[in-house]
Amino acid sequence: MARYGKEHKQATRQRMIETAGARFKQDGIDGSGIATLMTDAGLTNGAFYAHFRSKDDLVAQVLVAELAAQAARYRTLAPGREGLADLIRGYLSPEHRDDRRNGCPSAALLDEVGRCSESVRDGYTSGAREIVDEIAARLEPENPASATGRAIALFTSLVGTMQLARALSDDEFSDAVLAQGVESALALID
Amino acid sequence: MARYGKEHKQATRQRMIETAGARFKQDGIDGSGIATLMTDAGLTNGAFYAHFRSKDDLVAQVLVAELAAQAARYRTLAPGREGLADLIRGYLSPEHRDDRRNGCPSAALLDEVGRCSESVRDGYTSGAREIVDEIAARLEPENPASATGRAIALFTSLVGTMQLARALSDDEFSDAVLAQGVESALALID
DNA sequence: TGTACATCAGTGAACGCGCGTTCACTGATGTAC
DNA sequence: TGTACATCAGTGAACGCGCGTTCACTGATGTAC
Repeated sequence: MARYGKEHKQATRQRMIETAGARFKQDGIDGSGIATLMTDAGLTNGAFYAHFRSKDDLVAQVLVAELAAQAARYRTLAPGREGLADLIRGYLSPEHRDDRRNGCPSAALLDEVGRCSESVRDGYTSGAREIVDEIAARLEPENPASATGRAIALFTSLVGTMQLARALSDDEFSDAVLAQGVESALALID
Repeated sequence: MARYGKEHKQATRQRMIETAGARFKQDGIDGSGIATLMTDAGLTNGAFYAHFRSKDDLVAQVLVAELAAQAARYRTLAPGREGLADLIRGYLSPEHRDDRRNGCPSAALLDEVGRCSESVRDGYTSGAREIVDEIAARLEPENPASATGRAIALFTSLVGTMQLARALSDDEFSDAVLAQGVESALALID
């Protein structure tokens, strides 16, 4: 199309990563084709390989970006226990359940990530470590290392609860799972 | 091929459901094609539609069968707390993590189930209810209804923990997640 | 008892389609003269 | 200042392939005579 400034291609790449993140979370990784991903970003399929080596490469970059965004969100919460309580209530809300596109990448994709290539899982792993550390620092600001175990327990509870709530076709049951999840998760941070 | 007794077709159908369960858990639902599923069952692709209306139909039946098998496994554990403790240790073991084919369908497929058709999710929902009830009955044999919330919390913790352990490419981190999961889950049944 | 026929589980080729990937090309812009 | 050219992000058609699904056919067996 054009010869743009050097920041233009970077911006396009960034946009592709963001729209692909939303699409993957909505339709799954296997469920999202290159043509759809490019249309989402306002481009045509051919441009894809000017930005990424392969779909696998994109997946890895998307997961890194998504987990970093998640970690950043945790970082901006109110300090201490109240911040975590807010996080829990927001995470296990019907709004989050019904809006995968803007939600937690782990809740949307974790079992699929487990079947991905080593490089994708490498990206996920470092992002997950960051999130766990972020939670641990809120549980025990003086000694985050000792809180890592509890942070892992909280994180896995949130993810498992949201996935179950999304899988259930009975709204009442799904709501009950979320409510129970909030109760159990709040108990984990005391 | 042949004209067989009336139980023959039923047996083939049963075999298809079992081998498809293992394949789905290993490669995902989207990741498993009809041709592969039929080869797994020792047949050719064309025979599929003599047994199931569509792939979606098979998926629903597989999930019902997988969750029923899971519930049956829970039912045969030693009674009381010790049975649940055994379940937890077996579930969150490296062996289970490394053997998706024979493992828990929820750990392998839960987020994908959330993106499936209503009829698939209906099948999953009734199976999940059965499993939760089974766990609740072991938590409080005198009054299972009051234990439903704790049963849900235990179930979602197990599933979330196993999915995270499988997604992590760092073996040490993955082992630590499992060990922490056992500790947290055991605390849930006291 | 021996033979002809009806049954029907399973075969295998084909359908249109979307997948991930490649590539020759376009055309708006920045730069050189 | 005006014009010719080089750049390169993006286009769009095409590649072989596997997908879910359909269908005319096969052939071993149970049944009828």
